[in-house]
Amino acid sequence: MPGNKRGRQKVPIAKMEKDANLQVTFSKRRQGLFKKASELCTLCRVGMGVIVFSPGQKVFSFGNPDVKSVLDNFKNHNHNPLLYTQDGLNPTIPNLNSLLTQEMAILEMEKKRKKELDEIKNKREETEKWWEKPPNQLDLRQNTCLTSALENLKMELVSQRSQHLQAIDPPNHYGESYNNIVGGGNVDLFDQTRMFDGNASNYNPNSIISNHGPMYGNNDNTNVFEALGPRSNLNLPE
Amino acid sequence: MPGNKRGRQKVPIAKMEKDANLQVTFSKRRQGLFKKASELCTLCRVGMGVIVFSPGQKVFSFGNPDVKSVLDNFKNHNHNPLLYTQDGLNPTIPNLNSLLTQEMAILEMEKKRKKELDEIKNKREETEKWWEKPPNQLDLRQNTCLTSALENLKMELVSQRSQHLQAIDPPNHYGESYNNIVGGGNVDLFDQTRMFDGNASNYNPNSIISNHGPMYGNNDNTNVFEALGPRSNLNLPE
DNA sequence: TACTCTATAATTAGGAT
DNA sequence: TATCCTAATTATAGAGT
Repeated sequence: MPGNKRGRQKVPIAKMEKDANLQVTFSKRRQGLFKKASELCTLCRVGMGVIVFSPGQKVFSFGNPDVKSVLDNFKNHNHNPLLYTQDGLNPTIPNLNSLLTQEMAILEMEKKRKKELDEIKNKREETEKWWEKPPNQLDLRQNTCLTSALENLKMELVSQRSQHLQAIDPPNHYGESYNNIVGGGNVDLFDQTRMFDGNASNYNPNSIISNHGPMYGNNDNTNVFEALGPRSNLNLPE
Repeated sequence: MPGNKRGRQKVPIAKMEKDANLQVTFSKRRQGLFKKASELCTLCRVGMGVIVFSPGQKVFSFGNPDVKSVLDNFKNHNHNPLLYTQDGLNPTIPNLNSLLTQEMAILEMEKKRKKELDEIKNKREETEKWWEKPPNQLDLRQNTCLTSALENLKMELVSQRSQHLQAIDPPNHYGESYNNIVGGGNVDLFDQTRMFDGNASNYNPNSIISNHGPMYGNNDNTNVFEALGPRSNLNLPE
């Protein structure tokens, strides 16, 4: 045991010249690599596969959970030749057509994704709209605006009702019918499935339409709730 | 930049618990693994392939000369991929634990996916609810129900308005104010696969690639729209 | 070929940015 | 999220067994 203990020496990452050391180095580093791979699998619970051909053309492999399932998974994931060229060194354009198709597919998916995100964002924004608050949480201006909107809605409903009733009864039945309805005391009118349950994050604002058309417009597509949003042209008390 | 520089800490090789660091650790160690792989390739001139699935199910891979040829080679060498295991020499049954963990992860993701789809479905169903249609598309029964609901809502709003106005004016202003209002109202997924095709000597890490109370109740949480849904206990004309 | 030993090179956890 | 930074942990070259 000579006193010459040099310890680890720096080694240039280039092809090793001495074949004698090569085998040793390969063995050591292969072990190290597999250990690293194993640690990564354990720490992060990910699947992976490693395949190594030794200088002597033996095959060593590591797999979590096993090489086969990793390879199967890889095939499934690998729909996009754009990212995986044949030789990996000289990326070639496989086929312009399929390339474009793939790009389009990716774009399409990204659009979809963006749409989803926008919807989520809108959801959040809509939960903050004042007209969706309980009446006793509205200020005077908001109450006024909403009251007015509801009144207008009611007028349209009454008008529609009138048309319905005219079809089956003399016109003079209208008032009576209306009063019956209003006086009918249908107190608990609420459908629990579509409302706040106290947990704002569960609230689905899409159950309430919030596009705003002109209240008195003749647009047949006017949604019954379209008047409920704040109007910039309102002349209301502040 | 406190003097508190703890430096590297020892980390037990075990599943990281819901750690925000997991992603970081994965990224760092994945890079390290690929670098080691690259070095081994360079030093010993051997072919190898590494495929890693990230926690987010992305795919990262390294190949020398490229993944495809490694896989082809592997198939030729290996007519029964199942037999190649961790050390490539001693076929063992893949780790049951990690196998189960992966199955669980997949299950979890499928559950999530189902949830998302259900939400989308619900959204669609809700947009088809009749009370969101334009008034002229409602039938008599629906019109009646909605009219009643709106009337109730209006009453609550009026009540709230009354409280607002009492705070600033004599009570007799209520009617006037209300009339003014009514008259004045205008009123994917795409999995991004990354890959490092290794020209081993040139490893480049960047190349990888109300509750409801009754309508007139005093529940402070009553939402203004809570009365708009259909009720099964309504006694309305059919 | 695969160990051990040792000194040192290399990796990387945690923190800050 | 992806860096950079630091310090401590790990990996490993070289030599011997």
